[in-house]
Amino acid sequence: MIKISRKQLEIQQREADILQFARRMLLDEGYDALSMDKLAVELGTAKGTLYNHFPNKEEIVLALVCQAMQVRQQMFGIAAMVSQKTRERMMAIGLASEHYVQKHSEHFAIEQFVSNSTIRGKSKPKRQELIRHFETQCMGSVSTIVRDAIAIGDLRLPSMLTVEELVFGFWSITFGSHVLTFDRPGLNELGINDAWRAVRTHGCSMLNGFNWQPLMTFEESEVVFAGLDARLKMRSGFE
Amino acid sequence: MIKISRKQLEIQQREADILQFARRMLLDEGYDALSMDKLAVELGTAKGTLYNHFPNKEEIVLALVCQAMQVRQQMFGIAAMVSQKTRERMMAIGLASEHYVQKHSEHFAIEQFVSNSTIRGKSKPKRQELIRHFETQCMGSVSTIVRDAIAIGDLRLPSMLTVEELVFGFWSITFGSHVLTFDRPGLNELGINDAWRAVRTHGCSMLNGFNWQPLMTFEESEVVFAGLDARLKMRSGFE
Amino acid sequence: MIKISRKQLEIQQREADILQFARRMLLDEGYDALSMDKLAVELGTAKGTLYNHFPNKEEIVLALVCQAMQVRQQMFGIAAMVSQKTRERMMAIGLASEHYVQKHSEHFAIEQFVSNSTIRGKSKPKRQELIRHFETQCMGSVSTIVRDAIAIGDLRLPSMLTVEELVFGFWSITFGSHVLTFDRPGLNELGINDAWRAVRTHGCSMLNGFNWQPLMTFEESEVVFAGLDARLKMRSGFE
Amino acid sequence: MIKISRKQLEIQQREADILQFARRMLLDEGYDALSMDKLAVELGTAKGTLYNHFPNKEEIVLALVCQAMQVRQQMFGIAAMVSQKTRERMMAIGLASEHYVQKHSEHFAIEQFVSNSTIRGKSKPKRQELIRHFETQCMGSVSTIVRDAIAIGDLRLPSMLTVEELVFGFWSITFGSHVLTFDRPGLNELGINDAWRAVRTHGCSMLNGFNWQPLMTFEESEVVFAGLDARLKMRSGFE
DNA sequence: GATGAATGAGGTTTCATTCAT
DNA sequence: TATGAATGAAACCTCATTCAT
Repeated sequence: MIKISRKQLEIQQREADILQFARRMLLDEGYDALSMDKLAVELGTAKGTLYNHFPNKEEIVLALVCQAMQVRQQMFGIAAMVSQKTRERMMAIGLASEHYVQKHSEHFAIEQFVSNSTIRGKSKPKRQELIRHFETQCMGSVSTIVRDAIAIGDLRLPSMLTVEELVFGFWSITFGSHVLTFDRPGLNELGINDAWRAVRTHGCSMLNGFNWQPLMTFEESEVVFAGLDARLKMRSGFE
Repeated sequence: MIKISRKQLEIQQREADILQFARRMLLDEGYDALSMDKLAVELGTAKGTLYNHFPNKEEIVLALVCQAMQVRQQMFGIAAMVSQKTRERMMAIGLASEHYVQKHSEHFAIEQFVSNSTIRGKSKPKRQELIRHFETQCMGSVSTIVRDAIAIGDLRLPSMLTVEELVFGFWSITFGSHVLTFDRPGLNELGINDAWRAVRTHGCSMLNGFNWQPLMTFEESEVVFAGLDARLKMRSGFE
Repeated sequence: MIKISRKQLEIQQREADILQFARRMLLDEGYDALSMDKLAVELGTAKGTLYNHFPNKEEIVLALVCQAMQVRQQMFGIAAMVSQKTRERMMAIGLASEHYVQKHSEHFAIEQFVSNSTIRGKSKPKRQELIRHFETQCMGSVSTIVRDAIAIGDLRLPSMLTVEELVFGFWSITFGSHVLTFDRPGLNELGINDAWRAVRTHGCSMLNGFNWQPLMTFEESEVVFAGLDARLKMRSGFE
Repeated sequence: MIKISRKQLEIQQREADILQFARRMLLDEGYDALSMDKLAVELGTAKGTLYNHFPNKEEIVLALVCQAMQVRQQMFGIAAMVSQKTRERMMAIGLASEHYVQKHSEHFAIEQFVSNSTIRGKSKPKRQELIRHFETQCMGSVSTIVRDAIAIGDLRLPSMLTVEELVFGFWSITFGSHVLTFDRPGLNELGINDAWRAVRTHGCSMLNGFNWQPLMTFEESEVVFAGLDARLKMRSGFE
């Protein structure tokens, strides 16, 4: 029994090694520069070994994407429970996303490959499902907060929006700003000095616009954000 | 003189042809599938000819990006002037972006290549400048509205935000939602039925949250959007 | 004793399984597509197991060739005894070959690998001997008929031919026509409608040319062939 | 004009070089050993160059097959005209085939690849047509003789055979014996000392069996063969 | 400016075989 | 005997780019 376990451990370790090196190459030099040849050389293994673990290059990338999405999902799950008040929980999600991008920027960067159709095309259905699973979970964490808010009376859902569409707005601004911040160089040359704080402010503005109780001034909002942030930072994954 | 001019015209025509075919290939089969070989074959010219016009593959892509950004910039310019009221001008920009993604989706898709570092790395400074120029112009169109609004008194700039950071928020939500809508398949399976309208609603919410005058209910906002839309549709580039 | 015997049975069974799957793959997708990897997967065993039974890939193929040749040899043996008359026995051999190609086409197809020098090169002497054995047996079945015919007086051996050279002619026309029929597509587009019957007719012509008694017209020959065929079909291996 | 011609000559020369080296490798080490990598090395060119001339490995092989078939076709064309008498013309075809296998054994060996389905599968329709063309031509050379013989009255076509089916018989025995002679080692250990002469004798037997005028004894036939052979040897391609 | 053959490094993937467990 | 991860050579093919004409 012990023997089997040891061998399996070795195998898992090797897969982890492969993924780790692959992640580094992907981040350092981009998708095109991720080559099975180099990967094998850097790992000090034979090329064939890689193919014993992953059927093709794309599956490696998607495995990395899955790792990344899992981290995000866990952080969202934690953030959604960091407070009792629905508005604060919503704000915490925003902070979680911010932390994710900042503290796990490698994961965030890799997460973006999910929308590369070439990669998606070659992957196995199981992997696709897994990805869809994480995506749904993340959506779910936020949707639940919205529904709670509506139930409690903190929020009234606009007649023209579904709960998910409301979530979509927050998803969009967070995702959009993070992508822009992440891969457009020279944002601050355009006059955008603290993109992160700006987004938090915009989030506050949106919540107020939806009349999400309790309403907050931007200044009050900053204080609350700071408090939530402090609480989050005590949780694993948030550094 | 005439001869030279004619020759230059021919050259311009050829460059336009190259770009057109390149755009099609890029859109149809993705960046990896854009090969100079195929491009030459489809154009019916020699590979060397391509290199007489563009120093490398990346420059072709960036030329396409520039074309795309120019279209966007023009649409933004028009939208910024479609109304007198600052809030409506702001809303018009959102509509312009929406139209851009919908009616010029090929441009929008290509625009995204701007953040591909491999491509950016190989491009000439001149191209970089041009891209920066369009980006600045787009920002500028919106910043001007914000400044006008502040000047007029329709808006009070939060103390923690610069004008550009305020614009950044709108940029983020628009960009983010459009990217998500564009390349995540199965968004409506998540319960997001009309992403476009959702984003307009969120925009309204943000404007209200910033107390941008005149405040509007979501319903009023929809009416105004409809009116602006009608006016924009009479302009070139908006169908 | 019993235990060993059972174990040996298991081993034989496994070898049979290997060969069966290998034959299928070889026939379905060709020699290049026969890979030890796939074979192991389809068998549900480990690759190493294959190597416990066969020292290399080529030996597997040659084992299949041997199986095929054994079937042919048995059919030849039966055919050689289906009649008393030497000429009819000769004709029966032709029919046997025809049946072999038609009813055991899989064996026939595999038999051709015997002349693949790559395969032959890697095989063990024992296998070579075995193959030579079957070949000699087949030759022998026919040579015996010829010798009997000469002894009886049905045939006079031309001075410039050995018995085996005479057999070689029949071997050639049978083998040649069967190979052509088997793997040249579109033979009937060339005007060859019933290659099988044509070959029987040619066989008759050759026998007449050698003055093999009793001489037959082509029409008589067809009747005799039909009779022999009926008798052969009652024998195992002839369906 | 001259310049163009020179360049085209160079290209043709290079293709000829490629084919020549490929033929050598194919013959020396078999199909599996023919690798584009090695070919490039031996030619002293870049791998890409090969692919500029031939889209894939299979096309190279088929080009060689075409060369081979062309040689055969020419030899058949000459043989068909070497005598006035139909029976002699038929015998001459047999001799031509014999010479082809003996004097152009490299071509003969390569010709066999035509029935490799892997190769055929990847080839372009044009090549397929060309191959079919040569095959039809060869058939045609012989069919014409048969038809002439029938017209003149040297031969009566058996009621159950088409002209092509009659040809098929001679094709089969020639092809079959040549293949057997060519790639079964140790034929003479089986008692087959002079396979070539044996086949000629069998051909004589078949012709007699069909009552093709003028009938000949095997001895007479040998004399005629010798005479035809002498005449053929004066023709190009027959050494 | 146009041509297109030549380049050659680089890509992904396959596969027969070995060997420690 | 069975296992299956590791091996690493070798396969085919692509592609951006150059350069002589």
